[in-house]
Amino acid sequence: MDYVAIEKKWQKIWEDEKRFEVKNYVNGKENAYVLIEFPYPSGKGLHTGHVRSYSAMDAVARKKRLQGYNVLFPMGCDAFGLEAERTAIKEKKPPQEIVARNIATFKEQLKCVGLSIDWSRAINTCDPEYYKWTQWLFLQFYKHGLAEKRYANVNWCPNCGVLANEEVEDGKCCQCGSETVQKPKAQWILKITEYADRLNDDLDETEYMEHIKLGQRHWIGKSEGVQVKFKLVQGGEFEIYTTCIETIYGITFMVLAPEHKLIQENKDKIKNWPEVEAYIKQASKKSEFERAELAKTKTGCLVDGLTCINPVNGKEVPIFIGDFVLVSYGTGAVMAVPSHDQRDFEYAVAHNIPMIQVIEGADVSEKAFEKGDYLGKGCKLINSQEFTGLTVEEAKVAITDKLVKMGVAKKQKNFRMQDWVFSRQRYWGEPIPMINCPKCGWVPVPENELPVLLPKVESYEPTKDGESPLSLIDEWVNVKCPCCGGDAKRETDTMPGWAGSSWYFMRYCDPHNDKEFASYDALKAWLPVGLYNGGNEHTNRHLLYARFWDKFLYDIGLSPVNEPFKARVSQGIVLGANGVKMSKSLGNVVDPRDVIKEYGADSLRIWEAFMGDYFADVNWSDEGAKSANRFVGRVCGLKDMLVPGDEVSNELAYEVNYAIKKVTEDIDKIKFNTAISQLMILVNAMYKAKRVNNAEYKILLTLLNPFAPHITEELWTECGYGKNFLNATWPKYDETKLVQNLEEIAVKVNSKIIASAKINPANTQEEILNAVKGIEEIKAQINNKTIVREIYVPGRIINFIVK
RNA sequence: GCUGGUGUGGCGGAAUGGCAGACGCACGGGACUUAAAAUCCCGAGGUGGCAACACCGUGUGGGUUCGACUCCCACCACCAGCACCA
Repeated sequence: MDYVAIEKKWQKIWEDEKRFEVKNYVNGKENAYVLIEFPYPSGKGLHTGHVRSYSAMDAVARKKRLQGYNVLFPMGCDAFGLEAERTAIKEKKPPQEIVARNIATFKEQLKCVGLSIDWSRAINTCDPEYYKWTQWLFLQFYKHGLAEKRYANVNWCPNCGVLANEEVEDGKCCQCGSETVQKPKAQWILKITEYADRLNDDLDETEYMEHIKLGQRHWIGKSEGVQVKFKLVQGGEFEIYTTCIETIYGITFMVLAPEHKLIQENKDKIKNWPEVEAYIKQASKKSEFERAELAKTKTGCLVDGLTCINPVNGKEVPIFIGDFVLVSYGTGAVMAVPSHDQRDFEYAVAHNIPMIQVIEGADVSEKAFEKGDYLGKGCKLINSQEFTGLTVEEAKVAITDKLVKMGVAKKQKNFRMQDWVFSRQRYWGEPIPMINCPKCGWVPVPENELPVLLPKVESYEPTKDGESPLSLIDEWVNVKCPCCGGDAKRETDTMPGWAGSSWYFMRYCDPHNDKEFASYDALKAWLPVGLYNGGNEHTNRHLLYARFWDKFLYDIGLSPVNEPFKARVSQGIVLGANGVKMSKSLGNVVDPRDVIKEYGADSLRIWEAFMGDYFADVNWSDEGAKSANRFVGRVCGLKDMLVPGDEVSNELAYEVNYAIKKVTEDIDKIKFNTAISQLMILVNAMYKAKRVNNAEYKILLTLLNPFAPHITEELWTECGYGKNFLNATWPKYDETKLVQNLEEIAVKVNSKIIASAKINPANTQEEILNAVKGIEEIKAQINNKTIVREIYVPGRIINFIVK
């Protein structure tokens, strides 16, 4: 059979009939939104790994349609980004051209897989019709005070310019591998930290896979503690942040970040200023990465001349600086309790500072007894005045109360996550729609002038001083201020790659709207996304950003939901046959088109569903596609064994009903491998029966349709069951048929399997056990012995314990 | 270092605490064929045995249980993420 021709035929019919185009409202139908992350159309094209997750979500979408849902299953392109820009620089062609070329390949690849995508809703983030609204959304952030231009230390890559924290790995640029350095620069930032608490807590409302929630929580890094004021003996005060207030009597010194402003303010009081200054200078030369890398030795120095008072006991405490304290987190200052914090312990050892143990339960001469070890174990305080004898948990509350009453402390939440640096000095991104006027300051581009189009440029490289190439186009940069009409300049920074993907799932709901980014009614029809599938690499950042944008839009009344995604899952990676990630340079990339040419898309899809647990990594194998092809052939072969019959026969009742149950549940649980396996079992049973009737065949084809949509529709029409598979209905199983008349059960004596018995599960336990005791092998084992216990677990096991 | 995940035949992988290895690949045997391919049927964890059968088997060592791949404790190996977050 020429599968490829059949598949082409159906793909054309689906396209001509606009089968999978969906309206926002269909009378009497419930809506379901199935979303898979849109691809970045790189020059590499798609490989079989993409096909696995696309066809998996396609299966979910197709099944939902057959179950009577109105299903939105869209696709698009995340087209801005560094890769296209680099190719543009290399090939000296506009990135628009590169992207158009890549999208064409990508569409061709996707189409031959036979996905039930509504292509009329396709979007592309670099299309001005789309990025007009990305710019508009930025302006809403600005108008609500959530976007501002601020000097900040940024990661600077000599090749790629400014990088987000996320783009730096091990002190190196994640794109080009160059060493990065810290550089201060005025940057547009989005104040995502204002949403940190909700981004953390609202995860409880979602049904994300547990590891994804953990990833989000870790990235946000919420901690709850106490912020305490310490008075300087020399006048003035500073604050520290701690999550271990119970150890406050164990303070033997304080550590400030080298950049802490208290140091500069008290320069004249510091007796060893040259030493302190030298240390600050040395620390500032290190990148964040180097500071982290030198974790083993805790460097720093005493700030001679400054001391402070511990508010709980009035003790005078020395002050140090050390670069293990980060100025960007908490208050940039810590109370050091070497007995109960390993970093403080190491610092104290290195600088000969005494220690005071305040929690009993471990020896602190070699290493600190830390919160991870003492919390929740009922450990008690020592050396802590009136708090001595309280448990750690009691002391946390009591000490906080005391400090709050004294007016020197407050409870405080802190987050590891920092504000989102939203500027890039690159060409290939959405221009940030702002104008800088010498008189009026930053002025937004009027909304009716959007989009701010990317102008054509000669060269796409950033300038030598690290500005966007847009800054070189005078006629683009120089504009009149929308406010006062005077001479002004456009912002030349562009947005990061994450911008367009932060709201694309909303645009799908209303992709051609030229009045709004998406109408509230359209969003209300589809959101929240029922199932969102994407790669593990986007679990932290993209997901966080998209949730942030949605929460903001929810707050200003433009989104109907506080959480945009109900469930989120991440597929495993399809590795090359050699067990390593597919990459062009290793030559282990498999182009789905090659597999489809040989075996057809249905076989590829079945094999990718069957090859293993969807959430675990798997190695690609060509052999598997062949075996799936064999299975498709067997399904086709059944057509020759067709006999009349409008009802499922008794002979196949159990297999058919069990398959319905199993496949339905497995697709819901995204256990495609066992769903396919059950279909194979059903087909095997039909072959064993040497016949199959129409009712049974219809059920088989329907259950298989989500995975193999072409061949099932072909057989469906050939058998005269209908002309459009969308008119089929997903079968329901008959619970009564799942009970077999006689069932095999293992019989054990003293937990050892002795026999396998056929029993009638409808009988009473006593009848069954008596019948089983009559079996020869069992008789031999229990004769002349006393049965001390009889265990019967219906459907599972019988076990006699004898003495 | 911390967090999370994984560990089952030659291979990919199944198993609400209940006959471990479903289903498939590769393999062996048979049918069909002049022959091969394709297809269909049968077999198969390991060791020993002609065989019936016996013993051993889910990373390692303990534990709970009538019964453990599954639950608990300790450990090993590999993979991924985070890495001074006070």
